[in-house]
Amino acid sequence: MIKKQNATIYDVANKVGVSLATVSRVVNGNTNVRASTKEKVLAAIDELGYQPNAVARGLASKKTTTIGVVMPDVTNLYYSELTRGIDDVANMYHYDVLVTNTDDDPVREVMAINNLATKQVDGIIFMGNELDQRVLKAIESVGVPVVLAGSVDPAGQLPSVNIDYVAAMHQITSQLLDNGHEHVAVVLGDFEHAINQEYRFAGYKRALEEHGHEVNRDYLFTKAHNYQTALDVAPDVMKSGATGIVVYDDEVAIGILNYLQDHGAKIPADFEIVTSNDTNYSIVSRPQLSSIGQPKYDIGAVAMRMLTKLMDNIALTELAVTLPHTFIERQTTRKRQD
Amino acid sequence: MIKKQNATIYDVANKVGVSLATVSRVVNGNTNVRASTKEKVLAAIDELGYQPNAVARGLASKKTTTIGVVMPDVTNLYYSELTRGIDDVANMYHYDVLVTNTDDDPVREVMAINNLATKQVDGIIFMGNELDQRVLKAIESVGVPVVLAGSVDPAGQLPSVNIDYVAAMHQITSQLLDNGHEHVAVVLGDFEHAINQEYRFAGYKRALEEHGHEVNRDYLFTKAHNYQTALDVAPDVMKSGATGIVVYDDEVAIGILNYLQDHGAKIPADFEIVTSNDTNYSIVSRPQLSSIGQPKYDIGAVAMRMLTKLMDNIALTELAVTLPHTFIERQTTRKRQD
DNA sequence: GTGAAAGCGCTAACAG
DNA sequence: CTGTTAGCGCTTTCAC
Repeated sequence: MIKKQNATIYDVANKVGVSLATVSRVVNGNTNVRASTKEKVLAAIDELGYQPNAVARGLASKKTTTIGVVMPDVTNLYYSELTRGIDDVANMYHYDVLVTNTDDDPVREVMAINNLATKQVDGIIFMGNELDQRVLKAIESVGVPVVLAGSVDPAGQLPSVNIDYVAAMHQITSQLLDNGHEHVAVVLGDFEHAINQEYRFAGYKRALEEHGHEVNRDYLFTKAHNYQTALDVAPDVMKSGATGIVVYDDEVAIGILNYLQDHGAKIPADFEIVTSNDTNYSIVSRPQLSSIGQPKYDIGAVAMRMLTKLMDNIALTELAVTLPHTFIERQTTRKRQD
Repeated sequence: MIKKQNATIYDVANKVGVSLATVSRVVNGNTNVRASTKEKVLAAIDELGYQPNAVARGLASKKTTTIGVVMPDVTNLYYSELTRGIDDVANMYHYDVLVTNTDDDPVREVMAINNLATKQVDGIIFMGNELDQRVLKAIESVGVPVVLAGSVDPAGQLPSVNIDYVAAMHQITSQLLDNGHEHVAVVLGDFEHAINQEYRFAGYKRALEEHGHEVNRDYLFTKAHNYQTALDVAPDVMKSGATGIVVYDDEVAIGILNYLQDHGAKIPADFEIVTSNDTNYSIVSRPQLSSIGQPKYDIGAVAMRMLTKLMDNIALTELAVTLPHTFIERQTTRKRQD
């Protein structure tokens, strides 16, 4: 690996016998260059293997063509699928992506945002289970556009892309209730988080009320956030008396499904289960998990597209975008008639 | 979001009444600054909310404290776990991480590497199933250190971190053979790729030969690379007559496992299956997949650590690092006596 | 259509 | 211990 001295714009200007400005113009596609000189410049660029230095360019133009992605964890299938959508459209618009894992820790989220500001990113996509006040403050003062992907701002002030969590939860809970279950349990993440309490639980609650059921906290479980902790919580949901279960996360859902089956339950005969993220987990499980269908890739893609607009100072027609969700009937629910 | 004009090093120098150089010194922890002036500078920095501009710093110092990660796909659990290891030690050493997905396409890999060079990254971690000649050339001419993570360089010229694929494959094949299977099938990725043919298949082959079996290509399957394609290949492996199966990828393994069970096979009574990556898939499946144990997080972490050394111009004690693997006996193999 | 010149915000000798 | 002086490599007015 020889540290070759890269050619600079100066070198090509010299070689052709024009000024830096002219070279810069052809590199940036400025039309005010005579065709013949453009040719010569291009030839010299090719010959010298000249590659513009993006750092110098960033300093001079105050645009780095780099965006930051702040996410809980790359190894989480839900977030990694969003990230794939982000990355693909970022590349489409010639942006590079700086990724930071935060493990949902507000302190690290704030650090990540500030660090990204330091690196002069042109914009940020934020993903996280909760918009902590400190994070909100960091976002407001970061100086570049930020859009939320698969993450909710209860105040509705920030650009965001999500599905309608209330409606989705309402729908699957209703379906279970329609099937005659006396008790439908709900498994959520941290109940302090708005997305769980104000959105998901709200949808669940409304479905219960519409069906004339009382909301009983005995059927609310909020301590499971991955496969292992799902296994810990599963015995309690099994013993709760519930026969229908709606779950906010696929890893948690497959944990509960496996536990129930390992302990003799027949699915969906004894329990019906619906999960929420439609990741690969819901397909590889046996039986396959019925799920809310979320356009995860699109959520990321649309969020990134919105960010490009914001970075180009073009107004958003919609601040909080809601993408349509579906219900994917697989094998942990009984066949529906309708 | 008010685009606040950030304070520059010049502003704080002015406020305190010292030169840029002094401010730069305290920011960079240079000790040659009187304690009292350091205090004053720090106070001014705090008051102005000064944050060094990393782009300007990068241009002046020729170090961006940013590295690039070139990977097939973030949504692949194997690679995302490596990436998590990379990211954690990168942060530890104050590097940011630019991530690019390539879908294992050499053309995109080359583009990614060149683009990263343009962005003046200080180093690159490369992950991919195959080191294409074009990619190799790009790596050699990129001008910054590159280390391979979970990716093999048959020529042994590039720094890399892997497990011993030959030994691992030899081990699991041998175990199956020891259990008395007449025919052990092997499911690999693209056979044109060295990692499959020269490493994994070589280990499989050696095990067969040591056990006095002939190598028969009827038991070699190379068309499965994800869950869906695994389902496509599964009927053939079921009909092949093999009763032991070694698989190079967990998503593929769970696909085959599910297919076999869905078609009446008892696992591990009728078939024993061993997979290779020990991702979450091997834990959530029923029965749980026995697997080679790979220190995935560590492969990424060690690769990144090596990269930091290279970037600091400190020599590597070992070019091609081999991390230990294990065998994790779960439920798709019969209990072993030893 | 092209060039000259002034930075972008910072680091890094080099003096003193 | 501190200041001066050059740049880093490029974009961007502003003239011509």
